[in-house]
Amino acid sequence: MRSAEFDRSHVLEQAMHTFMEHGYAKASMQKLTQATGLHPGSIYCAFGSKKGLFIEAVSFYHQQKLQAFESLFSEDQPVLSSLKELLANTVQECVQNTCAKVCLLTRSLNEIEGQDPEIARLIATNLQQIELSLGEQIARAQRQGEAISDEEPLALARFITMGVYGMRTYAFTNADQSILEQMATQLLRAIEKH
Amino acid sequence: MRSAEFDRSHVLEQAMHTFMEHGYAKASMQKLTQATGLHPGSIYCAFGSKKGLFIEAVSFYHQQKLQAFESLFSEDQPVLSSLKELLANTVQECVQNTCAKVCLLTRSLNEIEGQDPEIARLIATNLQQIELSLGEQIARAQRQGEAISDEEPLALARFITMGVYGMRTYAFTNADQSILEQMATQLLRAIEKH
DNA sequence: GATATACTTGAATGTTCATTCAAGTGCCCT
DNA sequence: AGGGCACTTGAATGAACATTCAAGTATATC
Repeated sequence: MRSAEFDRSHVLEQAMHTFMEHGYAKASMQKLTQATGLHPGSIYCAFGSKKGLFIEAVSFYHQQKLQAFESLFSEDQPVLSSLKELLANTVQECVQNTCAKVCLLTRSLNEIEGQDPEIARLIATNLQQIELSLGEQIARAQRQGEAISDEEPLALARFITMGVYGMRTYAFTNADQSILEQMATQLLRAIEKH
Repeated sequence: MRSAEFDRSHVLEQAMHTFMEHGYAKASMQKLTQATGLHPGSIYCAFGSKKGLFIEAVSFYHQQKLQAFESLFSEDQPVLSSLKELLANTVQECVQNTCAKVCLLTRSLNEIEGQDPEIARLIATNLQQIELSLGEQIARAQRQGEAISDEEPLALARFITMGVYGMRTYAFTNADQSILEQMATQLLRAIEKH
């Protein structure tokens, strides 16, 4: 036996960046080999295909985001504070001038539409998982008597989720921080109790 | 002299559908020649390049949407009714199982990010124009004493715009009509007076 | 240290792509 | 009626693409 010479996480990190920067179609194998330092043969050995690498990169991204989400919504803090922070972080990402401004999931979902149902389903599932987690947090906020609307928690979670998707696309037309912050405020106000 | 044998509008309509169905990158010249009935030479003669055809198709789409917008917001109807109708129409588009479910502008903006600033700027300008028109209508609603928030009209317009972008991406994860309708209701409620 | 077993290498493959262009065709103006 | 011009045609072009594979190389085991 002989173990692989590359660090899989590191390779996925670089591939993820390449897909975020160029999108799926325009991230050529040449760019991917340059970014990861792997030769084509190694990528095909380790991931099967460009699509296989993409799927793993998407999952990698998803895991990162999910982890960030869960560490943000810790038990000993009001849910609404965490949610505010989540939106503030999203705004910060959107105004960056790096590939960090794009959400690999939403961007790829837009790109892939009508092309590859398998990838589309995977991304949709990933996004729904975060939406579901948010729903649980909102339910907790209601139980804890925070100043939040008493609508169905999942409906509120969907609304916030939709808002985040909208902000990300909106930021492509106008990446103005104060405008995005205002949107975040409007979104929060919409789910507050009144 | 000799006039072109094809109808430019018809060609743009078909090209538009092709780009909506496959996206910019995956709409190959072969697909475009089949859809438009034009030969490559004719396309290059009439539009210069695939990019040129895309830019005109995007403008064509934009004009259609702008026209639909302006005929929806007629003077003799409350703005809030028209807005409700606009959102209902958006929901209807999103739940279709044809290429009509995608907005060529927002989808392409997502796809093109980081690839072609010229196209990105064009699309952003188009989207901002609709946002601006919406702002004018919201200002009119306020003047006419409709039950709408007294925040800055442009801020309200941005919020609705963001909501529509968000719904379109959300629909890719879950094209459930009742869920999208609920989102539309939530969006409207957020800009109502209370 | 020898051998087997994987992993690595990167040039080669065949396909698909956007684009070009020279030949062909029909229309308009005189 | 006929000459000239612009549009049409579609095969040809070369670049870029994802993918493959045979040769090379390092490591683990004995």
